Amino acid sequence: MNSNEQLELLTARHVDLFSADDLKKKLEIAAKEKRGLRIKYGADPSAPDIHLGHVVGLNKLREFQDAGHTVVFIIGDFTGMIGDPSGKSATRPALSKEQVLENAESYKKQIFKILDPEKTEVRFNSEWLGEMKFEDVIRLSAHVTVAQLLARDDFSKRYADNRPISLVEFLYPLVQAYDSVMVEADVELGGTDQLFNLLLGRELQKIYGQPPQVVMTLPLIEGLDGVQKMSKSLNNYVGVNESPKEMFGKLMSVSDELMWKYFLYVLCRTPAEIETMQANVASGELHPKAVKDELARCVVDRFVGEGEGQRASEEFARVFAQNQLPQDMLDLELPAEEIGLINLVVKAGFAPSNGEARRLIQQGGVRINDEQLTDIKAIVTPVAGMILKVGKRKFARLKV
RNA sequence: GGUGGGGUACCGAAGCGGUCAAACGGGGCAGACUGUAACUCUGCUGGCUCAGCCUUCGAAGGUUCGAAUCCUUCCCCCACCA
Repeated sequence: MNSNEQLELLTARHVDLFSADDLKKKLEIAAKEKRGLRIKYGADPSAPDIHLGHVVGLNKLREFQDAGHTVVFIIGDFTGMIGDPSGKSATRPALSKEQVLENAESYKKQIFKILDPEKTEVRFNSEWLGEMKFEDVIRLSAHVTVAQLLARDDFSKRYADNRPISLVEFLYPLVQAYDSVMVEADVELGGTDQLFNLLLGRELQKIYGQPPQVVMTLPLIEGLDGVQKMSKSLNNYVGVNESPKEMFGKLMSVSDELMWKYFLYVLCRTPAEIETMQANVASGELHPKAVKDELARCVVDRFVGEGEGQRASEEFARVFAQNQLPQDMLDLELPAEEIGLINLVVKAGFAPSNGEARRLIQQGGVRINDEQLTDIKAIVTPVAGMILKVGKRKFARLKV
């Protein structure tokens, strides 16, 4: 693959690129010197579940790897241990060393479902940040002005609204930029929300006498709700480590509109194929549900294993289309004595409190052997094989 | 250091002596409709031995027949001025 072809492949599906020229030059130099570029990608160690949102970036990294480049995957353990007091609803907790290491291990397992371990360098930023003296930090800060930092969208808004901005938050972009210096990144990838931080990396590298990294931003995909970006804290994600059943179910509940985006960025189909499908759906030839099923199968195949998608699809059809019982469900062992329905629902773990169980029953969400029970005072005599169903997707088989 | 504004349920936000387990919105859950879509509609959304009771409105005390609401002390947050 020559550098022009590479450029074309590598710059597909991005949002912003600073700049295409720089990238082209870097690719040419790399080709001439027969070495790969160093592609940096930073990860926050506080949420160790890789989900489809991350996959967008990981896929791009993989493309770089396939073109012969090296990925420098940075785990922000140093910053993770300090935490993030930011105004975001949930204050990011400071993690212990053990948690960080544990999360890092879990990260590795997941990212190598996509990345090539041979061409990946995993680094912890505590490696260099932990060494810094306060003096070094001050010297580093001297390179950036408050006005520069206030230029970041989210800061300027908050500043204008008189909402707090912690000094730590001010420092984080700088830290991230410094990481680029330390690993001598040629290219850094990130979500569109990272644009500012990534660009600061360029500035800082120049100051440190390095050629500035190329910055590429990738889209943030919406989570299952279709509105907010996919994230663990909003619990609207599809994780690559989830069970096929969950993965499949979550994907099937996504809106039709959103499914195309997932298709495109999870790389299940080429843009051309997607367009064809879209046209066929528009003309009524193709049912959107079939498309979604294909998407869900593809994702499960990719992250769980070949053939698993098909199995998940069949299982899904059995349970939800044909209204049959799932293959495997929770086995609930009970003594053979009468038990209140409320109690039963709680025992099965389908409601956190009796009050919640009561509500579920009153609202018609509870069935035994497919018979809706709405009497909160109902008493059940457990019989082996009896099926308790709560809501649409919670099943348990009783054992006595 | 000074001044002012705050801390209410998962989140945002009303309430400012009884009618407050606390309006409203978001989120979540359940139901109807469906393709477990989306949209829409309806209901629920502190706990319990549930027509009753118990514990909640930053914390601890106090006033009162009665407090999320008043007083005292304390803790925490924010802005502005310096």
